[in-house]
Amino acid sequence: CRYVTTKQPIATPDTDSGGPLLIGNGWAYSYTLLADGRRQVTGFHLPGDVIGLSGSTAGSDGRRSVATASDCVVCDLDRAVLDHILHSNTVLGEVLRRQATVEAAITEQHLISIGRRKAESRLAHLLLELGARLEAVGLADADGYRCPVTQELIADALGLTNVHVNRLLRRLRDQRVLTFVRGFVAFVDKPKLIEIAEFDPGFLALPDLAEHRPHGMTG
Amino acid sequence: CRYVTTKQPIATPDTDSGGPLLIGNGWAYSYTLLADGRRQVTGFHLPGDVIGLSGSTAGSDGRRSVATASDCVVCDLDRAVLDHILHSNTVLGEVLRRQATVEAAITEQHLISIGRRKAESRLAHLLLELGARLEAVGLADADGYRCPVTQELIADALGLTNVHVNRLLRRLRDQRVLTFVRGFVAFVDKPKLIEIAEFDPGFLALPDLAEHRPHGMTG
DNA sequence: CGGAGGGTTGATTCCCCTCAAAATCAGTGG
DNA sequence: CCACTGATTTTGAGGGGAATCAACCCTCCG
Repeated sequence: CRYVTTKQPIATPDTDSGGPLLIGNGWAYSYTLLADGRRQVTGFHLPGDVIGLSGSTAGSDGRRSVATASDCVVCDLDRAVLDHILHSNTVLGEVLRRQATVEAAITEQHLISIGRRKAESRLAHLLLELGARLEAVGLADADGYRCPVTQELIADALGLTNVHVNRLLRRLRDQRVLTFVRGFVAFVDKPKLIEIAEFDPGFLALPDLAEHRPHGMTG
Repeated sequence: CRYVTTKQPIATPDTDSGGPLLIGNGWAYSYTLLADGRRQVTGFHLPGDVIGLSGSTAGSDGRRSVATASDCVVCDLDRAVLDHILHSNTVLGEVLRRQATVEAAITEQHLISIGRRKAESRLAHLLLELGARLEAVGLADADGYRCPVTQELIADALGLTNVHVNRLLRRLRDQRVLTFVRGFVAFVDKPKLIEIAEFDPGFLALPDLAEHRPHGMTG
């Protein structure tokens, strides 16, 4: 485990071993840079998340990087050990496999957001999603959460500019729906926000795994 | 195995068993509908692809559907058997695990495209990607391929409108870069197209898996 | 106090959407 | 073979959402 300060790279295509990482504390994010400097953030990593569950952390294209968005505790995991656990029939293996599926679900929703939702809806969706994920690990309540990311980072996740994100946040604030000040998200009118986001609160719940949930592991 | 004609659903949230499917022949695509009818195509499935490798074919949000884009041969697979193979140490298991990783890579590139690339670049990238995937299974050569999708389907994959896709195709045709007529893509100036797309031909190659291969291929 | 990173706001531009209508193509049946 | 139909492609005109460019203002911090 290492202690990494905010805004530091923790995995780059060049220096990276490509091994999986566990985020013990703090926020990180994955991104890839395009030739002209544009950046697409492909995902946020919250405490408890494992990066590089399948494949390299450097990403399949070998151009993905991971950096911290806040002070973080990061644990380097062993690929072989992780793979063994993933293939095992243990509770931990089950948890990790579920996490992999959830991650894919999040990425897919992310894709849908960017592709077909209006900017305001995308923003609302992202902030609700992060809140739901944090709630699941006890780091948020229903009213809000600490959110140590810059507006520019949000913009790069949503395929927007920081300027536009700023205007959208102001609009949401003016409409008494949400505030985002000094790294803290506060839901003012959550039903309205959910409506704006077209957010499905259950999309992280994994219905099919829930079915298998009763003690017996699938064989 | 079933024979399905074009433009038919093969998996919907309602009727679907959620089990994995193998595309034996033809093209299919996954999509989810938003409340107002907008559609986001999240991926194309080509011959040899397995849909729902991990998780349900209905998608984590339970609102994803799969439909055919051409006449198809579709095989319903057994989830338990598939899981067993995936966890096994067989060649088939290896192939399927690799396919899962490649699928994630494709989705991520898709996300990057929609988020940060211009419309023309997105279109070029998609058509190159499909070509590369088809080449890998011997269904395309370097000059072009049969592409049985409507411009509207492409638009829904790229987060654009069919009208705009049409204009982009015309522009690419006028620039002598690419033609797309009557379901056939023909590369006229592939280097130019790759440049427009900012396409990385190696992004489907899986560098970390390549390491395990006898003759080392550089990434 | 001064510098830096991030936030806020305004003016202007343009890429892509919306709406609308032809034109072309693919079937189908007479 | 040709009329008829629906789906897809093509083209046009106009509008709007987000980008771009460019300030200025915070707040933190050494």
